[in-house]
Amino acid sequence: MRARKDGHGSAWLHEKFTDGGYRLTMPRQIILDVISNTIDHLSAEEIYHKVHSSYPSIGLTTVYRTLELLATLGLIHKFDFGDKRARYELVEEPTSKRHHHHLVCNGCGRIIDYADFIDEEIELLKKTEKGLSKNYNFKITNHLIQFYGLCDRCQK
Amino acid sequence: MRARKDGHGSAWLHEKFTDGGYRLTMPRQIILDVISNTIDHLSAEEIYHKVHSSYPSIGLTTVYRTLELLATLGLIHKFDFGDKRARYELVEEPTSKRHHHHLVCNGCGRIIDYADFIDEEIELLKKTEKGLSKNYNFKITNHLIQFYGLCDRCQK
DNA sequence: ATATCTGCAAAGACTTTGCATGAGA
DNA sequence: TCTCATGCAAAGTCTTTGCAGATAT
Repeated sequence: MRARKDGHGSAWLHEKFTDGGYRLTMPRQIILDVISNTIDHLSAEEIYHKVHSSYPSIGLTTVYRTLELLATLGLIHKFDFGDKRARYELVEEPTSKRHHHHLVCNGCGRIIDYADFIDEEIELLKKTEKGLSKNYNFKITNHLIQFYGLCDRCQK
Repeated sequence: MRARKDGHGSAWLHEKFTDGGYRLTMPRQIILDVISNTIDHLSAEEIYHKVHSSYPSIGLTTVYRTLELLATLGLIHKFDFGDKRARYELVEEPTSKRHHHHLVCNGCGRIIDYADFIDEEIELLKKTEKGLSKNYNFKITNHLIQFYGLCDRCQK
């Protein structure tokens, strides 16, 4: 297993699991590791294939169950980009990844992370969230912002 | 069939279809009518049930096929609110509905349309779209903004 | 007349569940 | 040991497709 790119030790990770009564098993470590070490937004099946090539004993069911758990623990985010399957990415860490949103290409399905203009965006978002919470008595826990269109390659 | 709430005549609608080589059939009119006359964001099955109660001869397959067509024609929008099924709403018209985004309740699945702060939001959006188009050579055609959380009822 | 549309049944794609076995604390 | 985790196969849910009959222009 390769080292994770973020700044946490494995003790921290272990606690994350045990605190909830869960176990940090080998399959779970490996699956989390695959997600940690890719830039792409992998689907369950893609994760399964990557995992399976090195550890053929790990099944697709375990991948699905682990992804659900990791999302519950707040370690990964689950996204829907309109291609009929869920896709996952590591939750941003101060030390690794910056808060970002996504550009989704309707041509090839490519997903581009962007953090441009993110400061203004966050400021407006904060303001909007506060206003909406008040106007609708709605407790906002998170948001989703995506732009759809055609990437450079698909415009031709 | 009840009258549509927007400001278009049926001639306009008829053209919308025939221009693309499609026919404005009775099932299609009825399905569009159901979507036009509800505030909710209905799923295919919900639309089917509403349609089916008055017109039992119309099947679920036709509903799915019609929804796809209506989306292609730009008459409706297809959304994913995270509850595993597509949901649809009439495209906003100057005369009927204002541009808006959605608040999604993780408790009961309720969806609230909001247009608060929408002017500032649109301004930033426009700016962001322009910047992203330039920085990534990405042609943006539309965007998705949703807030998730708990509605007033579900906070208890 | 002829191309489009429709309903039914069947298939498809992704995800979840039941159950017996296996592994971690 | 005893609970939690895993793999396999089967089931579930939403959506799409094949095909023969029906409909619109």
